[in-house]
Amino acid sequence: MNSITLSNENGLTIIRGLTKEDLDLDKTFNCGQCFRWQQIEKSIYQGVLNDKLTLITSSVLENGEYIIATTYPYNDLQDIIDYFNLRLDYDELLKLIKLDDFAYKAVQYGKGIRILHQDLWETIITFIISQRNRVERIANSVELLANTFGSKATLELNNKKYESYKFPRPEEVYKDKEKLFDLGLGYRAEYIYNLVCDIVEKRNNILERKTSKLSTAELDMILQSVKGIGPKVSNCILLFGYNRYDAFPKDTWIKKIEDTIYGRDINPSVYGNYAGLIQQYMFYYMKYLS
DNA sequence: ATCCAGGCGTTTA
DNA sequence: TAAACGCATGGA
Repeated sequence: MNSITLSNENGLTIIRGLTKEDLDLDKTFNCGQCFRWQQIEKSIYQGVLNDKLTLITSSVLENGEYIIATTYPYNDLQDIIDYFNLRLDYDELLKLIKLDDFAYKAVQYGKGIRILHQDLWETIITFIISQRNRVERIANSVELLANTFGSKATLELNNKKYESYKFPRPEEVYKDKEKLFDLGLGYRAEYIYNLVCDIVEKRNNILERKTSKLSTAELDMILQSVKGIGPKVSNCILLFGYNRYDAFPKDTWIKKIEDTIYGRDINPSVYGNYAGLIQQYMFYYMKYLS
């Protein structure tokens, strides 16, 4: 990865120096780690990032240069860098990981995926909803939750108005139990409501542990003490919400890989401190193969 | 119609 | 400790 440069052009923030193998928006937004980025035009994604409605796009210039453009305010661009973790060089990282045959193929196929540093609370709720659920319905449910309880986020660009909803804070969901249970979330509504109450009434402080010094295993135990969070959901929250790259969610796809490819359980520790990244490549690759 | 989805909690042996 | 079982909902 080259050094990246940032500039402000026509009100957009431009990121140069990356390649599509450093950051591929299509792969990153569609590999199952996030559910609210919507493709509104051919290569334009709309989402809410740190409560700001954000458009982001990538394109290849005539000279072959690959650029990312975002409406995110230039002065706050550190947020974008953090969200995509752009200072982390995946190529250098992957050189240090000993990859077996399947993992190697998965990495090649998934080049361009980046693990996003997502909002912790949104990640917790999203992956509680994800259990025993389909990807499309997860996205619908998260969107519905935002549209029902969140406040508006708007953007005006080139005389066009864009509108979406911020993901609601616990306090906003807390206000209306009836409405929450009326969103078609099934048995997950109760898990969410219990957690919302515990947080608002200060019996649970997991949101204050975003930058905790605790080990991943210790955080895992704390997460799993929440009703509705088991090992798989916990590891997704650790990976996508707490930026713990050693977390390795074992879902149905990984189990399928264990059964059909390896014929044994995968031991995440063979992939080192960034096993979670390898997990994401494997997940994405196995879905493609099936 | 029956089955199943980025699992989990509870019960049973 | 592990295996079996029920679970809300909606799409195929």
